[in-house]
Amino acid sequence: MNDIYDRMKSMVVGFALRPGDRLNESALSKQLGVSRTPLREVLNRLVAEGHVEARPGEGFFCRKLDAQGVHDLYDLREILELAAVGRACRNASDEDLRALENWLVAEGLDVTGLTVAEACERDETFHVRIAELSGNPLLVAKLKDVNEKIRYLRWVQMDESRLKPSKDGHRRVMQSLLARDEDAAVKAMRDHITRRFDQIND
Amino acid sequence: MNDIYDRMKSMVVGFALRPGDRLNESALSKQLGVSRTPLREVLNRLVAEGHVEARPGEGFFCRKLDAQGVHDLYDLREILELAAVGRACRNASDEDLRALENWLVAEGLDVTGLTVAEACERDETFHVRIAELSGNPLLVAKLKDVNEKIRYLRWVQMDESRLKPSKDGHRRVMQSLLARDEDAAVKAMRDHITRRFDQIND
DNA sequence: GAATACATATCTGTATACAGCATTGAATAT
DNA sequence: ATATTCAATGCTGTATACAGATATGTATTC
Repeated sequence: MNDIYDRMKSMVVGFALRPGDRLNESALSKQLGVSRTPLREVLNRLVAEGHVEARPGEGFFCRKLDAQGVHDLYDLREILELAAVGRACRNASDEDLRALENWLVAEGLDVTGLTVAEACERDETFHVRIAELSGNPLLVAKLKDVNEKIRYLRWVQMDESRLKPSKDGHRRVMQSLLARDEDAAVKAMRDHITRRFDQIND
Repeated sequence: MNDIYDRMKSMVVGFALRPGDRLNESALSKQLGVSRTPLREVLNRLVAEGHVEARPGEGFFCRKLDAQGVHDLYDLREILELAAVGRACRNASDEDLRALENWLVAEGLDVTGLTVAEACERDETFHVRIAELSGNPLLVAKLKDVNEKIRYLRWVQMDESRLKPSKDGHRRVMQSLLARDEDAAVKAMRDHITRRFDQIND
């Protein structure tokens, strides 16, 4: 059933099911090769996660987000990212920071030749790895959750902006982390995130 | 079924089901007067929310939290609360702030004669209302979620500390909000939250 | 032609049935 | 007495069945 969960989630996150769509349980269960019972259990998990909406008597619907909802998600993302980078600055071991820098130099910065989806994943990975250095697994989980809800939007945005600005942003964040300069790290991260969000609103 | 959800959740949150306990579906379904199907749907929602754990092949278990888990929850709570109070300072209308102050003076401060549970609820309400003034409903939802996971602990802690320190803490936060002094509000909230958490660790 | 009422079909929400796995307890061996 | 094997019970995970509600399409009326 975890299998069904993963497939359903990727369908929702990847917009294979469009926002607002009604989810036909019989059709989906046939498509996925299971009965409605485990499918509905999966759908209920997705409801609790905020990916799917359940209207009593009508069934399940793919969650629709308006401009306000998108803004709220980006706001929450900023909260989590800034908290994470600050904590990483305080709590990460020198070794972990070096490992992150090595990864960043080796495969995190240069995204030439990658598909948009791959470049987007690299970016997400860098941010998640910082969150992991915060020492708080809950923070990581919440950030991943937000990421899944805005992934498609970032995918679209990254396509338009040609992947340029993240390179410098990531470098600056990394340098502040290595210098253990918490204020600078938070500021660098805020600039980095804010710039990307402004681009979406253009 | 929302009914079953509420009842199950209150059982978990209120420790009627103890952490680590295996949940017997047949017994629970009889107790709640429904069949296993809707019960399992509810349990899957609680899994997604982090209240219940699902081990494949073994069933559902009440989530067990260790010292680290408690610390992580309080850390996340601080992140959300500080972000919320800062945003409330910037975004709340004068009218909303006055309404909150009126509520605080009328019934938020004086908890004499209340049960511990009631006093605990008043405290939670004050914090949630601030989060609501942030203008971000997602932030409110996440704070409520964390609250549910530490409610029982706060209940125990509040019992021991005799409800004293929150009074001044709330007043200070409220004054900073009214003065639109964001730094002071964040600082007041941090002191208020930190003091309470230190007490738990005694 | 538009709107309403009705009949049909489809879908949701829940109960039940069943196969397979996990756990428990007793019996046996060391 | 402790560890191990095995049988038997109980429980989970999934499929199916069914009742009630909802949506759809047709016929009828103004």
